[in-house]
Amino acid sequence: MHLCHEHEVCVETALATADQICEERGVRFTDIRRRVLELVWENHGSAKAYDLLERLGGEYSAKPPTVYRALEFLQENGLVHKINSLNAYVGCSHPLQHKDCFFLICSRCNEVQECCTEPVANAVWQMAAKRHFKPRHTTLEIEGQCQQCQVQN
Amino acid sequence: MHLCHEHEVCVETALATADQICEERGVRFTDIRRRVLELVWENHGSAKAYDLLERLGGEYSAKPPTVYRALEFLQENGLVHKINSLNAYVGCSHPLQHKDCFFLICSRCNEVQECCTEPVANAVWQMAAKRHFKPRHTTLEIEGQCQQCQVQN
DNA sequence: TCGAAAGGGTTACATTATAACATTACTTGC
DNA sequence: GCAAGTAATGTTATAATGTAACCCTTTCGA
Repeated sequence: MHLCHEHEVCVETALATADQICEERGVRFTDIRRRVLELVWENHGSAKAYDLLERLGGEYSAKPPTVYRALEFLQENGLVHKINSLNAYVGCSHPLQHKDCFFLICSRCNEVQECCTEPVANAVWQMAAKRHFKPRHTTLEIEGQCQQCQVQN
Repeated sequence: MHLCHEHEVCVETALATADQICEERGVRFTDIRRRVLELVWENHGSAKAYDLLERLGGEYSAKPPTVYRALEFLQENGLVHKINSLNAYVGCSHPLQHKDCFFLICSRCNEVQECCTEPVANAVWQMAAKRHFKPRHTTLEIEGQCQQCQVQN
């Protein structure tokens, strides 16, 4: 995982945005939910549910449902995404700003970049339309190697 | 799941193609592998590993590794794909003819269509290139409703 | 025909996720 | 403020998915 300038800023921003979104939506951003989101954001990789559970330690007498419920809430409110190909979760880097987004997953450093570029979404929509298929949700996960890792190899 | 004209033809074709591919590649298309592929092809939906296991019944004294090994072999040789968002497997409808393919998954009838249109793959590659990301494998799964199901609703 | 390599049987276990029900905490209308 | 309803969490148990490891059998090539 490559360093960002000051990762605390990422975390703080994510939490602040989450606060705001939950307030707007009239949903409760409880301590557990906040803490899980914070843990998900500990770095720019993806986090496994049971790792989060372990990192929660004794806090909140956490057990699997504790974590899965928090993750479910965070997903419903667009604050985290599940990476199906990894069974893992990442913080959403620009909540509310997109419908279809996708992920560049570096298998060397584990960093996950979230992208929402139009052309890809458009190509998908057009292809689906051609087959008269009505898309509801798109999962697009691209595994490979990020720029820095290619250099460092 | 919508009927195809004569589904036995699909199955026979898939098995015959698999025979041929395995022969060309010098890999062994054993009874178990063939039987698992046949079960995967029982319809045009996706099949869960433990369902396959159950459908194998007593045959081959099947246990989880039996099925997972067969599925691994079939995936390696491009004969089935895993649908990550469902933890399930589908037969590949045109083995060897593609690198990047993707799936239209109807959540009403469970049918999975496999697609390999250029424009989507291109859009993905361009987007990745822009970020200097080197893709190795792409997972694209589109959940929604197929044409027939939209009509029938 | 022998030895290496691939395939498969078997057991056990690891990982991921959820059901179901009890309890606590919030919130809303009075 | 308080009762009643709803949302959130605690807790236990278990379901669903997937793999490690070890050993035996089959196949294939020298």
